[in-house]
Amino acid sequence: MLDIRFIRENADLVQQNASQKGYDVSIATLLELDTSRRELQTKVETLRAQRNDISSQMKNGRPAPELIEQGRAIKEELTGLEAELKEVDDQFTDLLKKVPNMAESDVPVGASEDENVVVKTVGEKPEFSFAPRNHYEIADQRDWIDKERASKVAGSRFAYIKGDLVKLQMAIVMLVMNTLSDESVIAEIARNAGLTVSTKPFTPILPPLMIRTGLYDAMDRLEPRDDRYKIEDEDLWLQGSAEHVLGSMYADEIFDEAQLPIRYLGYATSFRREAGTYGKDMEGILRMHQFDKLEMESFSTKETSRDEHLLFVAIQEYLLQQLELPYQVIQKCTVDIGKPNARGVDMEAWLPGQDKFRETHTADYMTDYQSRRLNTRVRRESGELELIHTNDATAFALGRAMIAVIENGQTEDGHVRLPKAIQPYIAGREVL
RNA sequence: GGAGAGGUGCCCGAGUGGUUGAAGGGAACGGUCUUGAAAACCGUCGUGCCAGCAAUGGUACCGAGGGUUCGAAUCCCUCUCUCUCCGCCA
Repeated sequence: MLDIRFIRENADLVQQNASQKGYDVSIATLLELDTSRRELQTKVETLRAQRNDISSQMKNGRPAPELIEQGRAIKEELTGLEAELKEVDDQFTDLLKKVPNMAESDVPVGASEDENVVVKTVGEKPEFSFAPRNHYEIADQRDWIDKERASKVAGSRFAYIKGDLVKLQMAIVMLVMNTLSDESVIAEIARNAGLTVSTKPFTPILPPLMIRTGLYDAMDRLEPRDDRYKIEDEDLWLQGSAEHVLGSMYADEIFDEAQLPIRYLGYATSFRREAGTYGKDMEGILRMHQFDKLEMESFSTKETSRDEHLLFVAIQEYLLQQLELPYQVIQKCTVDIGKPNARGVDMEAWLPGQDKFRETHTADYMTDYQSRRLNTRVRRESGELELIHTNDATAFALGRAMIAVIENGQTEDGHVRLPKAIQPYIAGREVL
């Protein structure tokens, strides 16, 4: 959620930003509601002041009858006004929640994802002396993926992952865990990216996979609800990303500045209904209702959060390079970065089997948009309280990471050459 | 799932209808004292919102939401979380 004071002072900018991000909100209407809300609030508070004044005049439990009468009259008037205020305030809040975060000035303005900008392309696409196959053809041949039985048991977009593919996933998980919890690696990545940020390593974390409605909404990740799984009879949803359960974990808490940044590397199964994607990406495990993901999340001060975002992007590149995958870095345009984002970067790994780059990573820079509703704050060394900034970014979505490893490392006979960095985590094997 | 006990400020902890935003203690911060430190003593020490250039004023908040009352941290209802015991269970 944005700060209403910022909106009051920058109404035109906020309106323009909302339009550029593709959100149909009327800032003028919001400001009208804000005005009447404040007028009502003044009236209500004046009446309350009178009421408090009257009750403070009463002593020894023997209030004067005429004062009680006055109090009664104020109470009646208040009841109506308070209801009116609540009504206006609810409308105001609903509308305020719909206003997207301000995009940073370097975010390209664009009306569709076609206007995302390829910042750079890294790595050599592998050359094959045969027609490269897609990951599913290989996985099927190797008996690594069983979707038919998964479909019997759970429906479409589920899979049993089997055999060496499971070992590969675990190997990637351990590689990333070890890499990102090593301060010297973080320092190296930051240095190579020209960033002067904290070198604090990530703390591995296994979060709950469910989240309450209120916090999900405060994260600005509940909508569209059609894409979320609701737990029947509970005030709970299955999380769609570890970001949801990590970003919300310090709601209503106050950090000391010295604790920041706080960096977590979460490993969690994510759940998505993929509503509206029927028939899309049906082959293999590219788009599933359930997938495991390594996710970075951090809490930092407003001065360091943008570099934190850039560090996350640098880490993503580092990890892709560790897996020897060719990739593109995409700076997403206004319409594609997302409502709570100030900036958003995607990584797309090269998939020879599809002959195209496909999204494997996202880095989200949220500034204080999430923390305003989460009420996650930091006490600065000056003693001041302020909202913290949140960042999240994919370390690896394991399904897609394995797709990329399989397709890029494939051999003609259906084996997979493994990236060097992975080999120590999978019994030293060079080929799967 | 059953029974019970509780959720008060950074922490502990008092407070069962009327100047209680909240006693007391601790922590923290500032000061006095000291060569320095400790101790002792003095002082400061919540957050949101509204108004205001500001000083400041108003209002709300004692798990959440409703209700009773002239007046609620205190009474009632619902929900929620924590703890203890029993049951079940990886």
